[in-house]
Amino acid sequence: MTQKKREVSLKDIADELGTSISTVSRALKNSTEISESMKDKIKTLARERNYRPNPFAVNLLKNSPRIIGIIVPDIVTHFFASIISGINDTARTNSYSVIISSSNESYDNEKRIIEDFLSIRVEGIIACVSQQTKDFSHYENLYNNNIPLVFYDRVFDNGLIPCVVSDNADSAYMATNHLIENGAKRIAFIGGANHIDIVKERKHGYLQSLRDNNFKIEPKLVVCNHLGYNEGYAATHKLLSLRQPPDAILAMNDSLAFGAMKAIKDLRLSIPDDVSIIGYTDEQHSLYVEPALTAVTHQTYKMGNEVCKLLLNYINGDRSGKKIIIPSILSVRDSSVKKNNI
Amino acid sequence: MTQKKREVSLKDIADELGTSISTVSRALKNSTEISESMKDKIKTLARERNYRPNPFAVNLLKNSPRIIGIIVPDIVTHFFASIISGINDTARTNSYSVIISSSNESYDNEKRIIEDFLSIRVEGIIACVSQQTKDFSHYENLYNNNIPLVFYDRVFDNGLIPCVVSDNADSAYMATNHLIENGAKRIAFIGGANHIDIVKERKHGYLQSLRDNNFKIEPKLVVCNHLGYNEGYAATHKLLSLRQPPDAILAMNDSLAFGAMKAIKDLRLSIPDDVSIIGYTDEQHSLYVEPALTAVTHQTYKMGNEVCKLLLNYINGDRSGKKIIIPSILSVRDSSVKKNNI
DNA sequence: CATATTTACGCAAACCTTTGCGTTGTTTTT
DNA sequence: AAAAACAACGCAAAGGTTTGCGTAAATATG
Repeated sequence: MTQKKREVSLKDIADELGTSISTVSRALKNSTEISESMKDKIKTLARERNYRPNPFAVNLLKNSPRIIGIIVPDIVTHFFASIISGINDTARTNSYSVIISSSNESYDNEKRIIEDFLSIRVEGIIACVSQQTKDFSHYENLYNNNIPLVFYDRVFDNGLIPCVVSDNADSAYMATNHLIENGAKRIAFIGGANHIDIVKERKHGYLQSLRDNNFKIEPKLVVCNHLGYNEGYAATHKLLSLRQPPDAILAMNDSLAFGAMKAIKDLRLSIPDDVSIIGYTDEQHSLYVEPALTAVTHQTYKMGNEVCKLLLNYINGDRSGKKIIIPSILSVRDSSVKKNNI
Repeated sequence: MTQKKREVSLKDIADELGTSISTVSRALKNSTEISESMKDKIKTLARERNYRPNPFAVNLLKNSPRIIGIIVPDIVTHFFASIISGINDTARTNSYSVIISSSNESYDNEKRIIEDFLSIRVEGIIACVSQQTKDFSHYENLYNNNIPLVFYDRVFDNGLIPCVVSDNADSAYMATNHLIENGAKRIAFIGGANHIDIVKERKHGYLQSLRDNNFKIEPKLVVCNHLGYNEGYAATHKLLSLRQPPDAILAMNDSLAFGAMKAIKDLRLSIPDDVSIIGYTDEQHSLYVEPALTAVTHQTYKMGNEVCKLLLNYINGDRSGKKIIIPSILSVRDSSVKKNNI
């Protein structure tokens, strides 16, 4: 194993120039206490020798490593990847580094990651709680120990911790309204497990729209099982074989929506004329299916920006526990606009 | 701004127990030089006080922070996200942390990231070169300064630096063979800019298959412009209006493939009977389009595992400059199997 | 010219941990 | 019983940086 060579230190430069460590340190910080000529000599030599301050020594002294930890349920999903990208960029512009760790939706991983982050001495943590976690004591500990902590998307909301969420109820309300405006008479909702907040909220928006438009609410049209392509297919199949089948579907997810579309097509029904459909997805693929899928898209990159700003504010002493709601956008495409709309 | 409270140190524990720092340090490391009773006292108090060794002090001494830096052209793309995920997991199992930074395909960012990584004192760097970079001196500097460096997917290959790549030529060869076996007579290739290695390699595999199968090579059937949905659409439109149009298309990219499918459908031709098609994509969406798209899928997660292992070996002194080729998999679906296959 | 001020630096402590070596007091060996 | 061995611990240096304070020489002030 080749020897790892020691990096050049202040002392090296001081020795070579026959001066002291403190003079070199101050010169590189452009202190007025050092003469211009000395500063020149020091700076040029430092550049030549490729001097970089040892971050461990600096952090040992200052204890502000400018690193933030991100907990993400899953790196691979576009939604999260895009949020990370947003966090990353605003962190960088504030000269913070980020360190990303995926819980893979596991509670145990989540706890381990927090331990790791504390060991690394991150300055703060940006988290999205895993689907599995029902106990929030690990997060409460962070809060009680005054470790800067903010949430995004899936939050532990005790009213004290800042967070960024999307307007789930509003977006579902908006989407349902859109379906109604475009001629839908019986609208189904396909969602995920009922205990998940997002599901609750979106269902709430959906129901509210029905009420506001004087539609009858029919429990049979609300299917909440699991998020996934196959579930979407199965649910839709079942819905469309009801005595009074829906003529529109609001799917809480892209895989659900694509599964639903497949089921509709397999039943030889047309989209959107027989059944219109709206999904939730940020990915381009809603453009590639046929017909192009109308979808609620999230401003994920912006969510990343905002949640990072929240953390930086928190680090700088803002304990207001702000909650930021990022509005979604309804991207209307072909799948929701009935041509025979009266 | 609330005061950041100092973390508990060895000295705190030593003082509280009326012993010395070195005893505490050794006790926590389970040294045999410390009596069992003392070890017990120290360990329990340390646990109580939530003691964590200060990583900066440790690194200052040991100079091995166990952090590796990843340079990625783009976090949001599934391909890279999945590779990152693979890197992340093997890094973690070897108790390394990773820090990810996106170049956004920019040469300047790439150089800046390397500077940042060096400032943070990462132990090594895993990189995928941005599309923009044509000058590799920043990477050569790393190599010359003996900073552990490995590449994945898009590599700077001087034969000395370890890297992990996919078998581009082979996969294209395999895909083309598959099209031929399934009745294609005239196969087109749609790729990206010619100067990109991946394009060259895949085109090479495509051509090799044609030669090996005694097909005539027709330059008109090879379109290499830019990677993108619209380009795929336009190229296909043009190809299919040739006097002798292709009856099969190998598209180098998922967006290209989806664009091509749209063009085929818009021309009222059937997939795969009139025109069969194969794309390159790892995402589930190839299942959601109609017909389901046959595609070359990469073992991205595995690529991440392998490239991380290469770096760890490098860090541990293996300077063999190994090159690992990860085989792709042809996922045969509906779009490539002609029913009227003779 | 003598005193006061400024300029330009150096000294040393502090941040926290690891570890070689020295120092006790106790136990084993001959 | 004296010498040797050992067990259990403490001292202090090292790692690189920052910064308050001290100090010498140079300059300004009266």
